[in-house]
Parts: sequence; C-alpha cells; structure tokens
Amino acid sequence: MHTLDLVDCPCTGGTLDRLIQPAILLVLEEGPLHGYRIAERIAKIPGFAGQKPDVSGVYRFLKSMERKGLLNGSWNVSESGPARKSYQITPGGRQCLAEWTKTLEEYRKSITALLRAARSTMR
Amino acid sequence: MHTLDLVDCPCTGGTLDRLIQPAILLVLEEGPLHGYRIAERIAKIPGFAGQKPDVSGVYRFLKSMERKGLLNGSWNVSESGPARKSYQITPGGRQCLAEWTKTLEEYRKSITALLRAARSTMR
DNA sequence: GACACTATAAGAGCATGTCTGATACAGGAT
DNA sequence: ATCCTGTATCAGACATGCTCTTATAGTGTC
Repeated sequence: MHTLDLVDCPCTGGTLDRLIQPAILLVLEEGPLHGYRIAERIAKIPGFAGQKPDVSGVYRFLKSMERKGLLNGSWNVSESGPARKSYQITPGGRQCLAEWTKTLEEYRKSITALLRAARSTMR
Repeated sequence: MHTLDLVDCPCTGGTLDRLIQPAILLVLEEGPLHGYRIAERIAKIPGFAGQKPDVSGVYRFLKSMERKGLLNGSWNVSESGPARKSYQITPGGRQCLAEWTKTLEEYRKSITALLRAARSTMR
C-alpha cells in the first residue's frame, strides 16, 4: 500500500495564517517599532512557536496599514546602521484591533465547532 | 471627529475562512453527497451561523480534492432533475481529515494566545 | 575580501474567497 | 406560454494574503 503524500496539502497548515495583521497591531500597542523588530516580537508571542513571520509580508502589511490610517510611519535616520521606518499605532488602529478581537473570538468558535464535530464523527 | 471606515478592513473577518476543505471532508465522512447538498450541510455545522459557503468555491475544491485522491466522484444520471456528481471520501481523505484536526488544534492555540495577549495589553 | 546578520522593499507565483454569468431542470404564479 | 424562484454544476475574473526570490545597503567578524 502506498501512503498519500500530504506534504503540500493544506491540511498540514501551510496556508492557514491570516493572523499577521492583528499581531502587528498588538505588538505596536506596546510601543512604536520598526519592521524587522516587529517580526521578531511576533515570533515571541506564545502560540507562534518562535517562528518569525516572513518579513517581506510584514513590510507589505505595514505599508497598506499606514495607507489605511491604522499606523503612522516615520523615518529614523539614525547615526549608525541603515535607516529604519518606525511605526506607531493610531486611534483607528486601536479601533481595528478591538474589532479583530471580536472577529477572532467568532472564528475560534467556528474552529471549535468543527473540531467537536470531527471528533464525534471520526469514531 | 471622523470615524474610520472599517467595513472593508480584514478585522471584520471577511478574509478569515479557510475552513471549507476540512468541512467538506467532515461532511463526506458521514456519507457520500453531491456539491450543493455539501454546501447546505456545512451551513448546518454549529459555528457557521447557518451560512452556506459560496457553492462556486465548493465545486472548485471538490474537483481539486478529487485530483489529489482525497475524494472519489461519480455521476448520478438520475431519472428526474439534472445530473449530480456524488463524492465519497477515500482512505487518503480520512488521513487528511485527521491531519486537519491536528492543524486546527494548533491554529486555535495561536488564536487563543493572540486573544490573551490582546486582552492583557489593551487595558 | 568573504560571510553573516540586520533592514527595507519590489516582484512573481500560489491558494483561497467572492462575484458574475452560463447552462439546465422543476414547480408555481401571472 | 412566460416569468420567477429554487435546485444544480461549473468557468472566468478579480482581490486578498502568504511565500519565495531578488535587490539594495550598512555593520561586524573572521
């Protein structure tokens, strides 16, 4: 019998994130920070398994979130090292984060319901 | 003061699904069914708020999941009504569903951690 | 000088979700 | 008979989000 190759299957979780934006808002709620540090900080949130999210994606989200008015960005031309763009959360960003928590709670309910149904069906 | 328009913002949950594939597998675990009925059955899972998923997407997933060997499809040329394609879960599909439950449990942990962090930060 | 690490960012490609439209059958209302 | 609604399958197009690759550039180490 030959085993199915599920390495590239979404069931292994490769396509299941979508938490970067609320994570960014959450990290910036603690204080202004620049892209690279934000990615490192997200990795330290328990449940993210120490995994730094793709920084490329983080930069893209920072840009789009600044465009939407959720963040304010400002360039720090430091004396040493490359220029860093520091982001700060806005009142709109805080509002968005509050909305995110409601949405994530709903979402967690759906997942819990699915898991419960799976457990009762699969035996 | 002008309020931010968060209608199209992902924080309202519009971009946060990704549960259709495990839901399909779960429904088919109960017995073979065709696309339209699968969508209706998914809507009845508690936590999906009675909302039928986009049937167009369901059909697309059924096709791709059949290609991967997770499902077997067969046409029912019924005496009345249009032809229906009935799908049945395969052993590979069961394996995939088992993997999905592990993945979703991990995912739920991440969301829980995010929510906990948000609650402690936002006060 | 080569290499690793930090830092920002654009581009391409893929998965997923949604919307629109095409096709077709069935039943009821006008 | 014609229209409308509901059932049923499916393709095309578009937007969003994630990943991978690549480019640029400064810093520190060997």
